[in-house]
Amino acid sequence: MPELPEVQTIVSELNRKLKNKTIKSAAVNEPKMVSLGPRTVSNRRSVPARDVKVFIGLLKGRIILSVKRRAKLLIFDLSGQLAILVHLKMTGQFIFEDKRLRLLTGGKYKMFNNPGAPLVQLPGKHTHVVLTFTDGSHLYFNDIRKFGYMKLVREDELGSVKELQGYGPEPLGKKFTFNVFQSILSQRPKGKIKQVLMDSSLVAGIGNIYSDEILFHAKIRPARAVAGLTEKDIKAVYKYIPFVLKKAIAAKGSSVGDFVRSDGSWGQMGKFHFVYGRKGQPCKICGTPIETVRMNGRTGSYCPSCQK
DNA sequence: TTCAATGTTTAGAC
DNA sequence: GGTCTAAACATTGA
Repeated sequence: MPELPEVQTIVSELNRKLKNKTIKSAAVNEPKMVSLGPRTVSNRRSVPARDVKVFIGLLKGRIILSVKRRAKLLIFDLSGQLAILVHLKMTGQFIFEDKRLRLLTGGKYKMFNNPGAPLVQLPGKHTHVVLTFTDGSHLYFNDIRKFGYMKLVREDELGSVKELQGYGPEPLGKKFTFNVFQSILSQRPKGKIKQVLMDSSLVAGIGNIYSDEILFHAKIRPARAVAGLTEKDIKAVYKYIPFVLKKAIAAKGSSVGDFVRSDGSWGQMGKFHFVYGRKGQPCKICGTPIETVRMNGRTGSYCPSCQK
């Protein structure tokens, strides 16, 4: 899954393809991947068949007005005061297909295609929801690990639905000023800087990859405690958050080669990684082998020479 | 066979 | 409440 830059890329692509399309029908192959209303997504094992029926029934005939993003959550704005919230988690993926092209976004590309390889039949083994539009095109929602979900809500529930609450500011938004960042950090003085950056209730949308990359640029090790950072350190982190995220969006994300256009082109950001996924490989700046540190079940990668 | 993987949530310990 | 850890969710692939 995608972090903020990948989700943003997916949102842009889907918006282009899906805007003003009318849903002719919806099919749900895995009931636990869909839910309704303000209820939480925990305990999704037993989604009543009735809910699935309602989900399908409500989608029929809706027009997709736009696709938006909050943190790593996608929001499909539909006609009839409805919206679909979609979280892709680690391996969620959308594939849009019409007569002319197939567009893959997110997830693990190996699931379906390598560039240049013949297209695989859809829906596939891991296709959980299919939207069919009146023009004959399709949107497939795939997820190998099934951590993701689609949740149909009324527009008036958007303000109260649990999934949209408790997010910190968007790191590319106007409200994310240096003062705001400082006060966020002051809430977690004992926290490790990488974990604070990845905490979506503090700053929205930064995950494992980009927290590593941001801290590399800022020359700060991931496990450093917030309280031990100087003002200069904090300024560097603040500076490189938008720097790294914007660069990744410009490269169309694809942190781990998970984005393929119909022509087989790839998101390019993976080429620009300095530390993520480069354990043991030489630092691109100084040649020192990249090391890792385990924190809360996540791996942080850093250069022991460049980062202090 | 064992481990780690782009994320989030929850439970338990101190 | 703060903070930290592990586990759960499920599958793949190295």
